[in-house]
Amino acid sequence: MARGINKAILVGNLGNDPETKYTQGGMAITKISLATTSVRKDRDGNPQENTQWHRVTFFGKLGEIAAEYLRKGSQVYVEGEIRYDKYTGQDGVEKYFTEIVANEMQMLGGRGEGGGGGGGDRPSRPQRQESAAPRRQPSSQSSPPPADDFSDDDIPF
Amino acid sequence: MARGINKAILVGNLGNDPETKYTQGGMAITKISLATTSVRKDRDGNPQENTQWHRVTFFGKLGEIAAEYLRKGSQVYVEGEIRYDKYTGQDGVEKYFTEIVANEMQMLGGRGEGGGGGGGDRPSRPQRQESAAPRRQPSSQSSPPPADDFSDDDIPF
Amino acid sequence: MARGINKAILVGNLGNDPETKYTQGGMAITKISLATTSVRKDRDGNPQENTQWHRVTFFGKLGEIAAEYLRKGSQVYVEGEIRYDKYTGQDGVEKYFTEIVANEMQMLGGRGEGGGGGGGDRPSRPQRQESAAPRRQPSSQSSPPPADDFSDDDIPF
Amino acid sequence: MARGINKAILVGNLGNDPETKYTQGGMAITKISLATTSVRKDRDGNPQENTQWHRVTFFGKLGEIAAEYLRKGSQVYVEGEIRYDKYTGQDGVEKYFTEIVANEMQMLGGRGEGGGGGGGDRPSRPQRQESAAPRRQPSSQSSPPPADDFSDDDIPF
DNA sequence: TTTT
DNA sequence: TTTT
Repeated sequence: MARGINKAILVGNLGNDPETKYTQGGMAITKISLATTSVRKDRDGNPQENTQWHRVTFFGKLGEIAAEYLRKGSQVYVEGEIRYDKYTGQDGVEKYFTEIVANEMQMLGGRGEGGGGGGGDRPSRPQRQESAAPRRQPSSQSSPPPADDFSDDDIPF
Repeated sequence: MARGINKAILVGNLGNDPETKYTQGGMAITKISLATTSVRKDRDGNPQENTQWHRVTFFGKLGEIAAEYLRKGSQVYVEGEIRYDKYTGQDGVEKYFTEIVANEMQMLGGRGEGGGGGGGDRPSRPQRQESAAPRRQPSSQSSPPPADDFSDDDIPF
Repeated sequence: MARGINKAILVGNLGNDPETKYTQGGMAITKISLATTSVRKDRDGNPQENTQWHRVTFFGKLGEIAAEYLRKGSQVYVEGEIRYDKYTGQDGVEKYFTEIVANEMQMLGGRGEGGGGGGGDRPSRPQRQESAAPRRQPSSQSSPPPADDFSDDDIPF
Repeated sequence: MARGINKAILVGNLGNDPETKYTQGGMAITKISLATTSVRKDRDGNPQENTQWHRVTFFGKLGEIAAEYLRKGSQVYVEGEIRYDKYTGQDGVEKYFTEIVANEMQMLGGRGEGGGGGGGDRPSRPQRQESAAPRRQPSSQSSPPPADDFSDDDIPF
C-alpha cells in the first residue's frame, strides 16, 4: 500500500541538450541536467548564489516529449520523485547518485525554441547547432524507436 | 537574483531518532532519515513497493523543534530544498550525497508521539549531551532503518 | 496543449464524514470538508490562528477510497487542482465556489487515530459501519466544522 | 500551534497588469489575475482545455516586486496559501471569493518583458495601453508609497 | 553545464 | 482577462 509522499518540484534551466536512449522494448529514457539557482545565506549570513544540478529522468512518452522540446538553456517545470540509487562502478566501488524521476513536465518561457519544425516567429534563443546531431524526427510520438539497446553505461550518465 | 525553484515535499516516517549537533555558535543541526514508500512499476510492469530514504537536515530553530518532537517512527511532513553535496572521504575518494534541507516541518498523526513505546511524556528541550542517552526503543516502525546513517564520519559538518 | 500548473497541496483534518454520490454511470464522487490551520500575522502583526476550510472532491476510484477510509477527524494529505466554479442558485443569483479536485490522497496518522497510545500492531482500516460508532472527539481540532457542507442544493452535480 | 499544510503552486500567465494599492502603513498589496490552462477529460472522456483564473495577492515587499516586474501576459510561478473569504456586498448579500496569498514568486520566461515603464529596451510583449493607468515608477522597491488609502472597495477587485 |  |  502506498505510504508517503515523495515529490520534487523544480523550475530551472537545462545545462545541456537532453540525452535519450531507448530500451529494447522501445521505451524512451531521456535525461537532462537541470540547474536551479537560488539565493541562500552562508554560515556568515551573507547572501550567496547557490546552484543545484539535478539529474532528471523522463520515461516513456514524457521522455519523447522532453527529447523533442527541451534543449540546452530551456527553462522547464518538472515534478517528480526523488530516487537515491546505487551502482557498482567499473572500479568495483559502490557509487551513489540521486535522480528525479519526472512524472510531469512543462516547458516555460513562451514557445521556448527547441521545438520541431520551422516557421516559428519567435526563435530568440541561441539555437546552437542543433543540426550537429541528427535527432530522430519527432513526429508526435509515433517515432519508431531506433534499434538501440539500453546499456549499462547509459545510467548513470 | 533568485532563479529557479528547488522544492522537495515529503511525507514519511523516521527510521531512527533524530541526531542533533550544535555549531560553535550554538545553532542546532538536526538530521533525520525519512522513509517514503510508494508503489511503482518495475521494468516488467509489476507493481512493487519502493522505499526511498531521505536524509533531511533541519537548521536552527527548526532543528530544535525537530529534535524535541520527532522520534523514530514519527510521521512527518517536510518541505525543503534538495542539495547535492560532495566531500572527500578519509580514503581520499570523492563521495557524493544528497540531502533535503528543510524549511518547513509538520508533525503528523495526532499529537504525534513518535514511536509507540515508553511511557515518558514529551521530554523537555534537547540538551546538548542528550545524544549520549539511549532513547526509548520505538516499536511501531518495523521497517529496518538504513544502515548506520549519520554517523560522524558519514556526513561532514 | 497543457499550459500551466495548478496544484494544491493540503494536509488537514476532515470536519465531517465524507459525502459520496454516484453518477448514473456509476462513478463515485466523494466530497470532504478539510480544515488546514496555520499561524498567520493579522494586520496588527499579532500571530493568529487561521483555519481554512477546503472543499475537496474525489472522483472515481479515488472517490471510493476516500469514502471507505476517511472519516470525520481523519488527517489526510491531498493533492489536487483548484477549480473556481459558478452556478445559479434557486434564487436566480449567481454563486461562486471553489473546490479542490483531488488527484492524490494519502491517509496520515498511522492507525488513523490521533494519539500515540498502545503498542498494538496496526489494526486494519476502518470499516464502513464504523461511522455508527462514536469516534474520538477530534480534540486538537476544536474549530467547528462548516455548517452543512455539501447538501444537495449546495453544490450542483 | 501550526497544524496543517495549505499550499498552492501555480504556473500561469497574467490576464492583466497587476493592481497595486498601499495600506495606510505603506505596505504594498498587489493583485493579479493568473490563468492556468490544462487539459482535462470532460464527463464524456473527451480532452478539453480548461482554464482557471486565480486571484493572487502579494503583500509587502513581494507586492512591490510583483508590481514592478509583472505585466499582462507575464508567465510566473507562484506559491502561496489558499484563502476563502467572505464579504457582504453593497446589496447586503454575502459573497464568497477565493484568493491565493502568495509567499513566493518567480518570474519565468527568460528576460520576461514586463519591466518598468517607458523606454525600456525589452518590450516584446503586446504591452496594451499600459499608459492608460499611470503607474508609479517602479524604482527598485524603494518607491515611496503614494498616500493612498486601502479602502474597502479595493478588495475584492 | 544552465540561467539572471 | 492570459497563454499555446
